[in-house]
Amino acid sequence: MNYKIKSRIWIEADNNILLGEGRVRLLKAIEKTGSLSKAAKSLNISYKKAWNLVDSVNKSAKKPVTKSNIGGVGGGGAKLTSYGKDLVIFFDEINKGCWKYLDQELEKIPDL
Amino acid sequence: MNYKIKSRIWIEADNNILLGEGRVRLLKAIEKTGSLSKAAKSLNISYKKAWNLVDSVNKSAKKPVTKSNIGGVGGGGAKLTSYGKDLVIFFDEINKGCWKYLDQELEKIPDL
DNA sequence: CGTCGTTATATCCATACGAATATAACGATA
DNA sequence: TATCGTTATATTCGTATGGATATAACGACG
Repeated sequence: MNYKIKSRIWIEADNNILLGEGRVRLLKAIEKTGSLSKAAKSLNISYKKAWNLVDSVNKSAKKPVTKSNIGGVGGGGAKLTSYGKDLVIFFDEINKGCWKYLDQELEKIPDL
Repeated sequence: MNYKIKSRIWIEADNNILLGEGRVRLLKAIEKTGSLSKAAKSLNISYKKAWNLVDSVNKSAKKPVTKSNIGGVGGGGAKLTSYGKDLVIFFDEINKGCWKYLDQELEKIPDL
């Protein structure tokens, strides 16, 4: 029986969630696919859920995180702003650092 | 608009959760009140939920975390084993350290 | 100007989760 | 042996969350 320590981190702006693991995963998928609907499909979540998440992210952020186009060739699409890309990078770094810290701490407990 | 970073950590044993924030809160309440039902009341959770949590903790742990007595004067009660007390202390320390780490990291982001 | 695939939005429904409730078993004590 | 408050357990019910579905608006392009 091997114990693992896990975590979820998120950033809040007065009770609204700005970023969490799911939101960052979605932002990455948008960056990769260039479309919210394709991003949702690739993550196996409903378009509705994806749309709500992105909407919430943008409402919580000081500057736009995504930029979307409706209509046009291909129907439109969505992509990250450079601010959005920075947020993803920051979040990932903090998250990885957190995992590392926690693993170190768990090691210190001898007789768990 | 002030951003805060939050976290939840938990310890798993092959897909079963051993400890999380809620479980630790409950264990502390058991320690304080000497009874599972009183602990549940003090935390405003149902007895059922509390019982399920404690049951899950004990099933995931290598050694008993709580010790309960049925019947007798006062009807019985529950308390932590010394192993259980140790777990609570370990968890709290790691959790506090995690918060500290995350707050430090968030500070480093200048233009969030 | 018709086509196309996307964004944006509303509505309905199933499912899971917790709250509430009920009750049996228990054992120290008076 | 009757009492008491607790542990342990099952069952029912309401609600909230997400999934599925439908549809309007949009704009670049052939």
